[in-house]
Amino acid sequence: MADISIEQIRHSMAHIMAEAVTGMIPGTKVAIGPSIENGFYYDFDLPRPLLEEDLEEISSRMKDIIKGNFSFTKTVVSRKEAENLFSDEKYKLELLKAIPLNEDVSLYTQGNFTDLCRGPHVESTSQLNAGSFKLLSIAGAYWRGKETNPMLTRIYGTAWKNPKELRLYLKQREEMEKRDHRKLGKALDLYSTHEEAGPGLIYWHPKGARIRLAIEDYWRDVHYKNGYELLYTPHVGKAWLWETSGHLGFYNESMYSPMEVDENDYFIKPMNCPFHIMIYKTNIRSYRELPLRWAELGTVYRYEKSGALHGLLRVRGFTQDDAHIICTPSQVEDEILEVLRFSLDMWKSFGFSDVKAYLSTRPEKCVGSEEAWARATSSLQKAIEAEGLSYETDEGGGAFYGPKIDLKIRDAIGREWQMTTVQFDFNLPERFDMNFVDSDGKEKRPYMIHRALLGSIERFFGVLIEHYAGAFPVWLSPVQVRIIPVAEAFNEYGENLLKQIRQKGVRVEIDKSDNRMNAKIRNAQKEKIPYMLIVGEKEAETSTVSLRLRTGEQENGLAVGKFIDDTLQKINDKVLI
RNA sequence: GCCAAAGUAGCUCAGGGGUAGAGCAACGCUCUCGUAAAGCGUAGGCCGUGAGUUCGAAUCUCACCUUUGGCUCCA
Repeated sequence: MADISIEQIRHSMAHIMAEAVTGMIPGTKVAIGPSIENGFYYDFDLPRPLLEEDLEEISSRMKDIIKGNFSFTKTVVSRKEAENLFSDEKYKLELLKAIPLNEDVSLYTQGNFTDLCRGPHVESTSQLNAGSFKLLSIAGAYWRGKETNPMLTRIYGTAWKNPKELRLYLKQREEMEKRDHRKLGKALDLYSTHEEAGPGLIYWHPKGARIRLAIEDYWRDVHYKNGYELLYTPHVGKAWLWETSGHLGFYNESMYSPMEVDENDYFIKPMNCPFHIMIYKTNIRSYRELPLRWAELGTVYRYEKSGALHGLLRVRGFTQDDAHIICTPSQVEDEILEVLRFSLDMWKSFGFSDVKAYLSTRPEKCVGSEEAWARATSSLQKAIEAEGLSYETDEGGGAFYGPKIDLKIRDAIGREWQMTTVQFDFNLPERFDMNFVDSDGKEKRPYMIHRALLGSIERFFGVLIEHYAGAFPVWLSPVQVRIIPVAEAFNEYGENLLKQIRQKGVRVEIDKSDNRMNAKIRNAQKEKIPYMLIVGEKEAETSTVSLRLRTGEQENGLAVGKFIDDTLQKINDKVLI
């Protein structure tokens, strides 16, 4: 028996599900059903809506089919035969037409179900395990992924080699649910959204704001240290600005409707770049002042379809950690290298060290000379290679205005998130007629690079919550220290401590509730506060604290001064705890 | 925007054509406590919004809003 791949198992499961569904609901038309990461799906055109309860019956029918020991048989047929066979299946006919003429048309049959399919499959359902799959959800999906096509009903399932692997996967899903930033955001009182006040708009609560401030303070600090200047620009701009930039032409769908001021249309900004360019153009620029590196935590608003909104990860108003680098062509290579190095450095500080690059190159329709594209693309590639990053190239995947690098970071449970983007722009310098005077006295066009390292503060915050499961490193924790007097009598000593520690700039609180100490500890644990200071008679008498970490470790009889010094050191070193 | 499901107290959830339920949180009182929940009590809701069916709607129907899972799109 040949080795069975997990893809074969999943793909075969999809066929079995299709057999179950077509057997259960007459009149069902089948579309496509591939294996995917972790499982499979199949798209159906159903005569009636599918209910959650239906999944149970489909599931049990699938189990019966698997236990029936049916073999998967492949037959190669002529196009004519296939057309006759699928005369009732319009989606299959469409797929059939798409098969290149020099390729065989093959069918796979198991039990009562025959599908147009390239394969491969398992040899028999006996090679599958009825206990190693689970149907997960029902979803709508456009036929062939096109918005204008009819919507089909998709059933997602997960399938594995054996029940143990299935259990492991389901457990991992539970872990993901526990880390869900929307749950933790509420439980830890970090942020909220409000349907009455507008969906997709984020309200940062005091604790969320503490974290954001810690991120932003660090961000500003390292930007200055890396040779950037910081800008502040307006939130709205007149139509002229967006006409000139071209956004009203190619980005209109994502922009909010204009507001009228003194008979002029003003648009709320979906991007910061035109504003930075306005500043650039306040002066004649010499080659001597380039490169300019201008950064801004710029809040932008973009219209997102209602169904696309998702917690902090997909919102309608967000703050980009944006910057524009304006430089001469000869400076490009160094600049890109620096941006990449800077970015990796920043990711490391936040606890992400697994980073992968994606290079997108020149598409068919684009602006800018071929030479400029080549130069830009090669500088991107060189930078990736110099940093030793593994990367993939998306040929022709760049925007019309320039090539780009995107960085994806891997989180604590192995998921990839697209965050950093470094993009060339050959469009805006033209449109805004940006110039600099070169050493030969002639006016020349500068290169412009957009870059966002964290991407957006909101999305980054969401990823950060999930990465740390809410237990942030000390330097980011909204409350770094919670003082827990064992009884009311020691509140005063606790208050003294509070003042001393707060004085040093540490985020500290005292729990003066009439809870017992155990309950106070429990509450602090649930809030994932890194340091708990338990203080009672012993500590008050000796000017010490009993330190409890959220990991459960403890160190008793610690001198107050030493605790403060150690804590400051840990905050400074950005250690986890 | 599209397909499907959901919305009940601050939070997590039960109930379901005939006076609205629990736990936690909040508030009050008692206890003054040593490393993950002390005890008792009080208050809290137009059952997402609007219309309809009905003697009567949180419950049934429709529309809308929002959320969730997808599709499309993307920082």
